[in-house]
Amino acid sequence: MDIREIAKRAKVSTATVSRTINRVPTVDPQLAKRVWKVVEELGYYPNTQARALVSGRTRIFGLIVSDMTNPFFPEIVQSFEDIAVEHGYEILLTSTVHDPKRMEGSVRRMIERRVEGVAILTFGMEESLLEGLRFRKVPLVFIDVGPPLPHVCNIRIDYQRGIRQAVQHLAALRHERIGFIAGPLHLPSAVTRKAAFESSLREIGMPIDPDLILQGDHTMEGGMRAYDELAKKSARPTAIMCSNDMTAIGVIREAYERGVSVPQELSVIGFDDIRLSRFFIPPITTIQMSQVEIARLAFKALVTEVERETPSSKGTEYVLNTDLVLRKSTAMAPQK
Amino acid sequence: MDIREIAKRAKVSTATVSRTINRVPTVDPQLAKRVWKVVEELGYYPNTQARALVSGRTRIFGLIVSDMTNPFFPEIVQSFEDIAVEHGYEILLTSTVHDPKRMEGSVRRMIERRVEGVAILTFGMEESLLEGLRFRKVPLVFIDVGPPLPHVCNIRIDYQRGIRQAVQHLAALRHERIGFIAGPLHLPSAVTRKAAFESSLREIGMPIDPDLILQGDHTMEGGMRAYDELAKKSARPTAIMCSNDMTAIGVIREAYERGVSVPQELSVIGFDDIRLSRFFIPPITTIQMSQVEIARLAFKALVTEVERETPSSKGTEYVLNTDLVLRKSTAMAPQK
DNA sequence: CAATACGCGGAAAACGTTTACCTTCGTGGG
DNA sequence: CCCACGAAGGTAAACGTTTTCCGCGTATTG
Repeated sequence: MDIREIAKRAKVSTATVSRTINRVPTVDPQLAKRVWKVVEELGYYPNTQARALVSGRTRIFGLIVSDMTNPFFPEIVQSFEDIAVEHGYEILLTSTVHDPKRMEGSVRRMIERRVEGVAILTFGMEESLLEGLRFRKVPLVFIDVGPPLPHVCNIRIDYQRGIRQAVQHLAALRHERIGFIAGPLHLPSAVTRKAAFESSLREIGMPIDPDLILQGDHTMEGGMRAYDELAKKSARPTAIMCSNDMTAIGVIREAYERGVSVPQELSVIGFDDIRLSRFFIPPITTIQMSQVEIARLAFKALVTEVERETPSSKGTEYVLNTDLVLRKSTAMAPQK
Repeated sequence: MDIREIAKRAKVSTATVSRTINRVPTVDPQLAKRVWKVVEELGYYPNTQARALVSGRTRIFGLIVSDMTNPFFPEIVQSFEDIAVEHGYEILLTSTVHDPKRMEGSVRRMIERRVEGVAILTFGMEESLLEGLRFRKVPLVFIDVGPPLPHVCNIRIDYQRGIRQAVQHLAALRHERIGFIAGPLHLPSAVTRKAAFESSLREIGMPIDPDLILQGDHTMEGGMRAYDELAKKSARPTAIMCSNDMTAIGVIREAYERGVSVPQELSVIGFDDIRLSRFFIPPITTIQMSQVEIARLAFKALVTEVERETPSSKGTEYVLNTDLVLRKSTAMAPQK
């Protein structure tokens, strides 16, 4: 069942059917009605492949995330999908699971399907792998780590703001030994978060103790290992900030295992504000970075870039705020 | 840059280029080499739309889930994606968020993109919406609720097995008042789980107290509400089984809120074995239903159906086991 | 040595749309 | 009253592949 079948039955040309379906205003309402009737009757759905082939527009955006099973991402994906569907776009989702091999496959598939833009939501990325996309002038949007290149947009995240709030919150609660569990330091965003932590300490005149700064890997297991490490030290921290919520969950989990109660004996702050952090025990004080907002910005960036007729020389820069949200995993530092 | 460009530069016909790329064995190795060289040099990637158009095979499977932000699903999606990619398929992911409107949109988009099969991983579904797919003879695979129709496969889940184990586990721990928080009872799978619970009680001669059987909605909030309800009763249960892990998390969360400690004062058992249940506090005893296995079965069902040359009259039935996995959220019933 | 068979590569049709261009018809102005 | 112009629908080319059908050349067999 194709457009010709419709044309025949409605006694018009395929051109008219096409125009009707695409709501070209010049087609006579009478005719249009006749066409629509046949379309409904036969349950005709246009073939997207054929459409894309001739029009050159696939209406597909690629979405690359690092790990679907990290709850941070599904929330973004969901929002992105919502917006995309609303605008008549489809999404091609791939997850890299931190594997360059898979990453390469992702990119290849995106190119083969002729996506019109790609949002790279993984924090950090083998840049060379994107050559193929850049070469074909596919608009890209990065979260946080976009190199300043044409057709490449960037959503910059103001980590400093939320992290400063968190540090000051802890300081106000009389914490003097604050630990920090960073993300994998080959990720630029992890580096930035760590730097923001250090500069926030400095700002209020607190010493930076390198012994209390560890590297995690943005997973629960990483958080558990890191706390294990910190607990062994002679001078334990009374508060720990984490580079993401999963790490914080791991820390709390390990503390529980060791009989250290949160927040009475240990304050913990996460980062991301995934939904779960509201429901964990105890509910986790964390730094919010709105997933809905990220999705919205990413989509907007791509659409803007796609619809721009005069090719821009530089990608646009977007900014996203972060804010501390207080829950139950922080409290006054224990008395010495 | 298209296949003709390659043909010209390699001084062969487009047919030969096509054959080379598709690894048709009859093409001379010498020629093939020449073609590949040009392909590499120019970074040529075949256009999937054109391919699909002429070959009639899109190599896309649709995946309909109810809610990406329920951690149960991303794990399935991830596995499904892995397998799909491995077999050269792409996946078109949509989530219905329990909204018939969105569901309808999903189906429409699947048909327009000409997916070769659809896995419906939402527990329960407006059957009428699938007419369009069935009409076009698109193979479908359901989890647990597939109607016995041609081209429709079904992954039946043996709830009974895991639930019986769980009930017997609780009985052995001397629990006499066991609560059950069901899923939304308009979902067939929720009904089945509840029925399995009841028949397991009956099997060991325990009374079924309708007062202890509540309806949740497979979310944390639902679990919290349900526990709130149960806690008000004069004769509280000493153990609660939940229709999924998120509900169990809600229950534990609410118990914590009320100062009821799990598992000392209350045993809780979940269902699904999402990754998180291993890391919650306390780690949750739950009934495992392997997400990897679900994904694998679903994919296998679709591929089998697609590749079958003689159209089958009936869809195949697959079976998935469930098993209790013991963690820390269950313990001996408190002394009266 | 001739005739048949077979392997391999090329020409061209086909897939289902969109769209540039053309035709036709009606209308308004000179 | 005739001509020109605009609106609206039709014809056909084009999109980038795969695949069928054919022809050519070489090898094999009688």
